[in-house]
Amino acid sequence: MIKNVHGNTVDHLGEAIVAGHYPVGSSIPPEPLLCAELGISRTVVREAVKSLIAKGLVTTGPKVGTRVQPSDAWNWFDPDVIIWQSKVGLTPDFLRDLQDLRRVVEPAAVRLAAQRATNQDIAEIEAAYEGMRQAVEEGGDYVKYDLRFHQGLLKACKNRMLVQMSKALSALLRTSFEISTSRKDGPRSSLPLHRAVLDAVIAKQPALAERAILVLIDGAHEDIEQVLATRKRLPKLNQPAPHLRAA
Amino acid sequence: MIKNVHGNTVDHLGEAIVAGHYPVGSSIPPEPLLCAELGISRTVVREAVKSLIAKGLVTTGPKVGTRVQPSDAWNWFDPDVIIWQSKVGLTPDFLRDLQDLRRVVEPAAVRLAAQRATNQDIAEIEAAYEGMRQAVEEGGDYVKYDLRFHQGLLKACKNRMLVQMSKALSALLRTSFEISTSRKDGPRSSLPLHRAVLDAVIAKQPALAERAILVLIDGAHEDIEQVLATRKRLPKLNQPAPHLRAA
DNA sequence: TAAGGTATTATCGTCATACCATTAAGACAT
DNA sequence: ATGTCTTAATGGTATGACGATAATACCTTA
Repeated sequence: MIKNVHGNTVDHLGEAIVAGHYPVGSSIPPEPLLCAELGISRTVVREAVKSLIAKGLVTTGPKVGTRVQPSDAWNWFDPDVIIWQSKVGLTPDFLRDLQDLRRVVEPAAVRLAAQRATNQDIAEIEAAYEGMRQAVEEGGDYVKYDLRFHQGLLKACKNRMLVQMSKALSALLRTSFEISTSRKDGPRSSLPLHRAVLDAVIAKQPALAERAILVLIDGAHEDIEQVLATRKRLPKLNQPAPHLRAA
Repeated sequence: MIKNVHGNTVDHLGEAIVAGHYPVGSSIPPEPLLCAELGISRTVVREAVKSLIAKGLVTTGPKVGTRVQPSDAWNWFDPDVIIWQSKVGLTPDFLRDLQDLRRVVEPAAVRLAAQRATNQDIAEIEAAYEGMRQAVEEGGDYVKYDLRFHQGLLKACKNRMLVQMSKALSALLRTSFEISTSRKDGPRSSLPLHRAVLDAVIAKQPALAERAILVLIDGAHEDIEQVLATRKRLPKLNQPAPHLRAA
């Protein structure tokens, strides 16, 4: 897990900010303090901060320090930001935003996919579907192939921006899939729904494909709503090990 | 125009990369060279490169140098990346991607807006509309208020990710608006269409709002297609033909 | 000659230090 | 009470050194 000082520092600070350890609008510890606390040089701190600026998490200025930006200034499609938010805990707000996004993007995306998918694309999605089927019948990592299935659809749109969204969505999808997988017969019952989507794409029938995926999405939506109603905050992953290099 | 060394350097390098001056997959000049060429210290170069890494444009490693990533690894929703691409020239591919995005996002977004817009949101959109009306009747910056109108709609969704997309879309919208504005009576004829959207949002009629904005979008789509058909690459800028990805 | 291991080297990664530039805040004078 | 000035804190820039790493060249050996 040890990569390099810079990467660790960016992750450390980014995660802390996303977690809300530093109040929005106020400053994080000044450079010398961070150097001391993390046991790193100022160079590293400054380069890490530059990365955070590039992701929209903070702004800097002489005398004002490094200030945390409000969350709607963050680059929410940045993979790192998504990961940090996921690690910190999928708040209801965040899940709702992502669920909105999914309802907005996926139907339109499969419509495009049904028009533009190449044989190559379809082969990949078909392979993912096969993985799902096998997972249901013989056991295996269902979620993994489910993710691959949906990302294959986004990729088939031939649109770089939609592809990027698929990366952002994957955080939601993973959670969503894990929830529905945990329900009895979740995978077995959703398998034919996936088949319907894929068939519609192969047949190049956009409207049909859109209707088919809406069924899938709404099913997932219900599952998530149900879970949100019970527990207020979802997963809580490992707490960041003190950032220092062990050796 | 002169802000600070860091910002200028990031812009310079980012724009050059987006413009295709450095072939994808190979390295940009090593740090010492950049220092000499740009007349800056290594500190600045390194911090600028860190920013580019954060935006997904490059990767680095000892001995391998700073390599340009393929364009589908870039953070296409990063405001800077969008700006650089816009400055470098709106390629047909880029415009098509954005146009796709607009068709995907805006209809769904106004649907959400019709459900969630607060009085505050509506007041802002109304103000933007008023600006457009005034621009038509008494002269003024029509495009400016047109942009504000559409961004107000996105903002009313109360979704951070959709808001961020509005920033990305603004590059397309500006171009699109400028095109239709240049057409005879463009603004005057599109004004009632905007009114229809706004009315539907105020009346909280999602389906109606969606249909209304589709009319707007498709009109813009035709305008853009027409322009794309005549000139193959939109605005000016430096000559080097990026090893195209023609469709 | 061919294969494989070793030495070289180019390049980024990290650290340390110094000085400059900018700005917010408080002191001071009006 | 207001406006101006001083100043201290903080980020911005520059320089130099050394470490780490991976591509390349080279040299040994079969």
